[in-house]
Amino acid sequence: MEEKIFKKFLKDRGQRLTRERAAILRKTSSSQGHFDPESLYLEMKKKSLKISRASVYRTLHILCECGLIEKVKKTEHGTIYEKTYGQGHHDHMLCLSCGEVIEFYSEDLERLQKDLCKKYGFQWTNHTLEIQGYCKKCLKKTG
Amino acid sequence: MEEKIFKKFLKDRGQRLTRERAAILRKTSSSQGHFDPESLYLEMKKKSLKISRASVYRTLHILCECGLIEKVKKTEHGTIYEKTYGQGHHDHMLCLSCGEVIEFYSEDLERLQKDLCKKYGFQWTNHTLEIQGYCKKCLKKTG
DNA sequence: AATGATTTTGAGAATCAATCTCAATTATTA
DNA sequence: TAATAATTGAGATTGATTCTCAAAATCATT
Repeated sequence: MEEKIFKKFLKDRGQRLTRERAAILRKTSSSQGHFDPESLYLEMKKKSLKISRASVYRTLHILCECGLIEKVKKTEHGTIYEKTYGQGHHDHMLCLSCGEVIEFYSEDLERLQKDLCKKYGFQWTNHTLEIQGYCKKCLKKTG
Repeated sequence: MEEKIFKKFLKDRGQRLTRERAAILRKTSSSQGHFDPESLYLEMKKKSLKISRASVYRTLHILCECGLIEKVKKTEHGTIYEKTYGQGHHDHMLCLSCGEVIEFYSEDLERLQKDLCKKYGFQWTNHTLEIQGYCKKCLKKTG
């Protein structure tokens, strides 16, 4: 399904769905959660799919424009992406130590935001909430 | 006032309030809105305050730990900071039509987030919430 | 004020993610 | 199949940030 969308998107711009692009799309589609370009590149290499860093970066860029994935955030460890196709809305906690991203969703939080918008006469379309701090694992490590 | 806070913070860690650090603090304190390390460095140079990039970066790092400034966001063009001393915490609504930024604060929202962190074993340090949509004025215009 | 210990600075090197270059390769079209 | 156009990969480049380390500044003690 994603492949069909991607192919159409490319075609409309006179671009081609190559072996490499398809491979990257497959990888991102099958990913649960988040990924970054470098890890994705290394994983593909390990599975002896031959691909270059340049192609990974280039293709992720296109997938963003296409709307199948999204930049979540730029960190010291690189840019974090997530697939958006078929994913419900959620917010993020970001660990400042290891860069791990925790997804969460709270109905209360959503409702509260909508109430606040009403109060300000603001028509909500969407939002991004990111809580920064330290994850369980890192807290255990450093005490 | 900020200088007193900074000095105490440094002293408690066996560090010194040097000429360079004081100059950077003065610059960040007097800034309205946002700034980035490179611009700050260049501005100081233009005013013939001699300072190195290394010191700018190092000092901004310390000022963050001290809580006088905060990283707002990493972009392709570098990290954006803002001073936080004397600025209450707030979140933003961003109008997609006219670009207006509405600042707001909700105690309930803050509490709810802290509760969520507890639930995930996540140690909260801070957060950024941006609600995107359309402001009152723009809604009136376009109906 | 001199001594010695400690911290800080700056210039440039190093790092690291991301982008760019361009010749070779691959896919598409006529 | 030839001509045309898009894509790839290896490595060079960029740009922000961090690191190195000798020289300079600061502090505490006499």
